[in-house]
Amino acid sequence: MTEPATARGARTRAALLVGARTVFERDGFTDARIADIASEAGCATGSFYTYFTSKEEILAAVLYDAQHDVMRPTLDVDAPDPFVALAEGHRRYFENYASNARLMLVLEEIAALDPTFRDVRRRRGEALARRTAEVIAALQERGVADPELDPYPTARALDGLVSHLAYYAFVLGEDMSVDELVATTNRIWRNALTLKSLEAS
Amino acid sequence: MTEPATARGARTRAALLVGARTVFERDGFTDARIADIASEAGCATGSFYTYFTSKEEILAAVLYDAQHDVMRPTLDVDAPDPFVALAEGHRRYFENYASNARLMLVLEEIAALDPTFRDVRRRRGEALARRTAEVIAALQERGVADPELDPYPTARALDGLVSHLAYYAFVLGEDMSVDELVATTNRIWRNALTLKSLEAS
Amino acid sequence: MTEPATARGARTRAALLVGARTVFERDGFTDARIADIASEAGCATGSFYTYFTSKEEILAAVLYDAQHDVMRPTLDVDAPDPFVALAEGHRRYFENYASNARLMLVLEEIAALDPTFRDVRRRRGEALARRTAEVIAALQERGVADPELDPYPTARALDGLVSHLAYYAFVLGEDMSVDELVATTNRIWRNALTLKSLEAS
Amino acid sequence: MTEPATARGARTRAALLVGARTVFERDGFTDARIADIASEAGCATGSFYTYFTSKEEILAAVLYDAQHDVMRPTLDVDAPDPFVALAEGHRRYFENYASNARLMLVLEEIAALDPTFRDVRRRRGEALARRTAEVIAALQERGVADPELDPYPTARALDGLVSHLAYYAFVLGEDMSVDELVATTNRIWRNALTLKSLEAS
DNA sequence: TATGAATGAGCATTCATTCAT
DNA sequence: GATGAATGAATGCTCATTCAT
Repeated sequence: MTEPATARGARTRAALLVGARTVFERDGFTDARIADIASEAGCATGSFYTYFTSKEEILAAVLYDAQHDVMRPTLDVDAPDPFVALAEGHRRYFENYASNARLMLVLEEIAALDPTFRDVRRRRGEALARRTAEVIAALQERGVADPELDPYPTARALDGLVSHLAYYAFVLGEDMSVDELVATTNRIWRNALTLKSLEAS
Repeated sequence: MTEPATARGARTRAALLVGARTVFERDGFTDARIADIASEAGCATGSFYTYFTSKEEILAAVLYDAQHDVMRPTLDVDAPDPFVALAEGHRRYFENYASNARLMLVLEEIAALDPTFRDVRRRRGEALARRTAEVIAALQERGVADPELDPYPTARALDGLVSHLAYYAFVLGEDMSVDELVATTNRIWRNALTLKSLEAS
Repeated sequence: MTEPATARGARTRAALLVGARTVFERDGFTDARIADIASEAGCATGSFYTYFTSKEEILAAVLYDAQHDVMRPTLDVDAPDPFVALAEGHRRYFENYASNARLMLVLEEIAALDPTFRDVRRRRGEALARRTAEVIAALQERGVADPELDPYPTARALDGLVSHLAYYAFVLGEDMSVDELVATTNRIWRNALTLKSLEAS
Repeated sequence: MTEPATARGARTRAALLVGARTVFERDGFTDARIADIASEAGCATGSFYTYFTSKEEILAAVLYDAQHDVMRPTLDVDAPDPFVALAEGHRRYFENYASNARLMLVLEEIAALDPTFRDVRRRRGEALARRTAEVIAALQERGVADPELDPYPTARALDGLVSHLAYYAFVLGEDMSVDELVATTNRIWRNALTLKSLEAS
């Protein structure tokens, strides 16, 4: 909505974002009340509407703030083992996910509730998969990856594997450490992508 | 809740289940109203409470009815290519998911909202992963699968891959056919699990 | 909205109408609160919405109930003095207006606020003027009324005169009795309509 | 409230008046918001209260500005046909009403809402009727008007006729031109007032 | 004076649940 | 069992008004 024009306004808006995060993490989206967010931020109910038009809007802002470093796959093309860089990316992702776990649950909720958020999610998934697909294609060009894999669907599947593990581990509370998650992911990505004859040699 | 004692009661209960499915698919869980479910079932609001205590309860019943054939991995141990049976399982899963897509979205929603449903989901995920892990172990024993893979975490990851693809395809509306999904899944499971030297030979 | 299906429902609906009239007369439209109407009717706030969708809707119903005998001009064609019947009609109108004065004020208010009500008012005004115009035309045919008068605009003007007097007398509280109002109205209608040469003769 | 002390203040106050008129014409009184008036005037919400204490007050000022030339009946005592001057007055009134139609609707609204405005209206109506009554009395004295008419109530009625026609024509949107309105009014005033035997002679 | 953020009372509306018939 | 009316707590949102800067 409107950006605050004064420093005081900026402070209030920031406080609302912090308060919203707290409340969303505690109560989820549906059960979060605007009044709670405002009171958590130390301001009156009405002030909420000075900066946001709806619960959806402030949630979008909260999620945006929390997801700056979500993006993942980078490939160090000249590295002897390209999977090392990928694994580092996955580690960062898992760690980030772990520290935003409650928020990730809220993201599930809003994605289930609101087609707009679902669209955002789909577009982000696509963007990520395209980047992952480029990595796969690069590996294929370098003769490292199985040339028969169709990069994009493969990317979709391998990305999904990662986020699903994160969901089970940190949202549902499966008992897996980040190390285990990274190891499992890495092993499967490596196996799934690598040209077999290569290692066999 | 109480099972209906009369045939008429059984009819009303059944009508409520059908109505609930319709309404949940149309409006989702949060936005579904008991009054709508009842009117969809052609009975009075009050009658709902004769058979169900809450929206959660009737949703559980609806989901239960819809998920009879969800379970997947069967291994034909003596088949020349064990992945054929796995692929068939995946196809069944995708097809089932496709025809229950709206309901799957409602499942996401309620899992995000309600810890009880989250627990059910976690237990189901574990049960499925245990079965998948057994398959992997069996393949390892037969010398088909990479012996270095830890069966359970691997199973978790590969299962997640499948359900994530289904979610993106049928809930978010990514443009992928069941054939593509099965092919992609099969290729990756095969690559990920297979002992490399085996094929290389 | 929905008509009540049971006798109890009919009772509640009727009580709401009575309560609404009381509240509208006391507070006007804008300042009337749904909660007050309900409590005046002796039922819970929510019950209001079982029978009406909005304040506008219940006001329309209240006004409809109050305006059954508003319609006016009847001409006794064969009477020696046709203005006697007209005067009787005006008397009824003024008396009715007097006993609904507060409600008439609310009608002004809602007509100013809501184009829909304004439309209703316009259509009613037209219908009334058409009937008055027929009376004027009949008088012209009988040679009683000035043939140069255009019946419809004249009807509009003379009708307006009546309702305006009523408004000033009963809403604004001008000090005029019904007798005076009728006398004034009658004298002016008579003068305005009558063919001069007639009486002059 | 306080008159502005500086030129800048005068400008702001003037802008608020213009903005208020715009907003009142667009939204009516109840739905007009102080914030909108201020923003329409290009100043901050708070500045409104430097010059006006309430919506009522600024509306009163807006109406005052708009109604300078509303007053009507002037009698050219020595004119051969005194109704010509009256008709000219009515024409001015209708033209003025037409160009302030939206504001006249707001006047209806506030008169319905606020007893103070109702009082003002009543007093203005009385003042006008007194002047009209003087005209009638003068005509009676000159032997032009029916001596049996009681000047004041007659004035009330004939004034009401005029304003009612204006309301129907310009607020409710009845299809009548100013010429028609003037002609109708003139004909009826003439008929209603004139001593019959006079014309008959 | 001007600003625009902050306030918070006030009200409409929804809907799960109960219960008399 | 079925009905559907009644309940009333819960909450989102508005907006006139104040006030610190």
